[in-house]
Amino acid sequence: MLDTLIPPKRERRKQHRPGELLEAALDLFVEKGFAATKSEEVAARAGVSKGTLFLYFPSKEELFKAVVRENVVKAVTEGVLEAANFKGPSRQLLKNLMLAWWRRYGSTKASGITKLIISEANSFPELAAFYQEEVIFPAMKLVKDVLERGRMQGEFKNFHTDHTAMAIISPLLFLIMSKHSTALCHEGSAQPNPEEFIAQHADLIVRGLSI
Amino acid sequence: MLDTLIPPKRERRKQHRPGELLEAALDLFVEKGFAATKSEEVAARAGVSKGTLFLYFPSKEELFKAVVRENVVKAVTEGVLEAANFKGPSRQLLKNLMLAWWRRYGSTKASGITKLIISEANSFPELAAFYQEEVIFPAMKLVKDVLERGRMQGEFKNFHTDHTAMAIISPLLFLIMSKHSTALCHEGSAQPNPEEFIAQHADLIVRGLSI
Amino acid sequence: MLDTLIPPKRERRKQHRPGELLEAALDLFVEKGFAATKSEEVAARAGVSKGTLFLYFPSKEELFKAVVRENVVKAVTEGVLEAANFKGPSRQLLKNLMLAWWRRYGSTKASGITKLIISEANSFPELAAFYQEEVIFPAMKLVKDVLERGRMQGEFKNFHTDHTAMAIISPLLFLIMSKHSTALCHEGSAQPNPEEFIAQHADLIVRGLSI
Amino acid sequence: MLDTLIPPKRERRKQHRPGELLEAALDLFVEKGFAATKSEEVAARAGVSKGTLFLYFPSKEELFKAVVRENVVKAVTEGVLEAANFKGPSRQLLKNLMLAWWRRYGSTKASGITKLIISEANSFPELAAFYQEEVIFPAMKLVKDVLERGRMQGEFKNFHTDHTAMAIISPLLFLIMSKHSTALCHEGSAQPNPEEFIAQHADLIVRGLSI
DNA sequence: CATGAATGAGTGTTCATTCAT
DNA sequence: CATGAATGAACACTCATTCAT
Repeated sequence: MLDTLIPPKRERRKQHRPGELLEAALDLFVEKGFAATKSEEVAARAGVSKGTLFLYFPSKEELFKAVVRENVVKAVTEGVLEAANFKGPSRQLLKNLMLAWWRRYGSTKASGITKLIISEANSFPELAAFYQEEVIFPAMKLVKDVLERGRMQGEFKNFHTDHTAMAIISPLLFLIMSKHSTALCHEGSAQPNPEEFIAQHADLIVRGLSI
Repeated sequence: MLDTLIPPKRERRKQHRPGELLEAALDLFVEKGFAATKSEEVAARAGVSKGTLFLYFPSKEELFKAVVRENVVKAVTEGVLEAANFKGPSRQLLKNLMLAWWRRYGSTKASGITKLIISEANSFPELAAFYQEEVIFPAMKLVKDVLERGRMQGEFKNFHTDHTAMAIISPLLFLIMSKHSTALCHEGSAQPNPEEFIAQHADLIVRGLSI
Repeated sequence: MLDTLIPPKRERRKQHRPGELLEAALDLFVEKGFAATKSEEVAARAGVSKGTLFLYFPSKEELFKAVVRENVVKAVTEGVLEAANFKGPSRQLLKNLMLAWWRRYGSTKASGITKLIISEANSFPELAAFYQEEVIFPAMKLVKDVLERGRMQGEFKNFHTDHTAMAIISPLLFLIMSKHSTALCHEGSAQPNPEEFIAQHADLIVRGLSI
Repeated sequence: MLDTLIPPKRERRKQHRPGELLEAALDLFVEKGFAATKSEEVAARAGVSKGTLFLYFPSKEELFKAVVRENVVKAVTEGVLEAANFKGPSRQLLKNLMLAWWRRYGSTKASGITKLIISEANSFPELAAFYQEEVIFPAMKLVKDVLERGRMQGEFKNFHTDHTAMAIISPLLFLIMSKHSTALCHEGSAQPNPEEFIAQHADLIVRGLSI
């Protein structure tokens, strides 16, 4: 019977614990920030006691890093891989990448991490350093590589790589901040469709790079 | 009477207390964040005792709100209004506006308020609403007006006003966030010169809008 | 009236706080050991709240060090000074010193600190190091100086300074351990009179050093 | 039957469990003290799981008591009895006894028990009583018997038996405490050789007793 | 009004102990 | 019997807030 295949309860739970805790932590960190999230709350939301949390993650900071690895680092790595396998014009690759980034990361709950980091970096320097190393640098490199690819193929010209990379990334961050900060969210006015905004922005950039 | 013109030192000080506290609080909130700033520090920097702080502001949260309100109003009334009397090509106006914004606001301590707001908005919904009303909307309107001016004069074409306005504003916000968040500060790579970055970005946008 | 001379209540209490806390801490550390003494208990015994303790001492370890300085270091320093001013035969000085040590330190509650240190040194290396530096080394030096003084004057001969110093000190420590450890306390048998024991021991040593 | 003589491995292990746990606990208690020793560590060193420890000992405190009882009894029955059959001068017997005590007990891991007892006696009054009865009294009696033997034979004169016995024992305890307590360990100065120290001390005592 | 001594609820983390498997 | 996942009480230390002076 199928019953036979189901492992004993304890064992099954044990394997799911880290995932459950990570999910609870993601929710709460995004919702309330790092400092304001109490470890006991995380445990409670995952349905376990405070002690259990520390059985799986040695500290609140390590829990946070695990959340980042699970949700953000993964997204970057996926992007990098996808880019490496792309055949076609760089302007297409750039646009694809920007839209894929939104679909895969920006539009999800996980993008709240980015807002969190920007907000609390000064209070938690170690977390900030970790995030730079694992997320910011790889992401910037990805964008710059695409720009160089375009330059090599004669598609992109007359641009400053670092500045242009920032010009490409900044609206994406802006979208995230909008999404997660009530202050920037245009509740009254028509909230722009993010994918459309990204597409337009990509076009604007590409047009600018082509002359 | 002389009494009225030259109040005794203590009296004058007393009237300045709230302002001094607000200034000290701004510095510290910007530097360390809301949670990490201790009320005693604020009092000390303002040269008064802990108790006095609570004499003027009933709680740390209220102090925070006062800091935001005090500085936001200033920034807006000064900045946005000044900008609208320009004669000449819209592409020049746009560039001027962006650079002036940086010089007058982005590069000053006051820009820390923007970071504060964005970081803490979720914990203080009233602040978020206030900020939108007083800052976001007027600023967006200004940018959109310039874009429309350019369209009328045949300088700018083929663009979506809202999206382009966001594309213009987002790198400026990005610069602010960079300035105030360790996480985005490119310690390893060459930290880009903000004015150069803005100029390049303005050019990129203008080029994109001209075809 | 005298009333006029009495300073305001708060002020007077503030000046007495450290002393009250130090006394409470001494009691509890001696009674229960360092690890087993909770900071809240110390505060409670001194009649203040937990927070107040940390207003005067930055940590439990610093509180302990202050207790040592107040109670033990003082005793050593007094001994050193007294020794320096002594005129007379070294055998008399040695005996005086040992008896004075008992009267001034060994017989008091403060001697419990010595037992505490010996017991918990391994768990709190920093405290152990502090105690060695501030107490053990100076005390050993004092004893060795007296032995050398005796050798110079031809009173003491044929001895190994380090070993003899230890032979002199060890029974004093033994008395302390007896006093503070139920295990060594001869409840059934006649508990020997410490001063007599020290006198006899001093004689034994002096006799041994004279041939 | 063979079954009785060679029990299956598991069975044999099971019977040895308490002993293995006791040994592991001894090591760790001596090394790190009672409070600082985690029960999981004890179990791990004994090669069993945390749960198993509590199967054999209902609590950490009971484990501690068992460790003390197990080891103290051994040390006494072996040591004290062996010592009484000496022929020759009492001063030789005394010296022999002291050195033998060091070789057989003081220098071994087991001496850590003495330190344990003295350190924790106040928290475990029953243990203190037990230790006095089984160790302190017999040991004191042995020493006093030797002193009386010396007095009878005209070797030792002019001494107070109880006090002298304590003077003899205290440096031995001092050595143990030195060995097991960082606080008394003279890291800076030359750490004295224990056997030499004991020999010197014995000589000092004997010299003192002979005049 | 201003002070700063005093408070005590709150937080991350540890670890002896339990109990379902 | 043995396991080890789970528990939750405990503890040092912080800091916004109060209030006697």
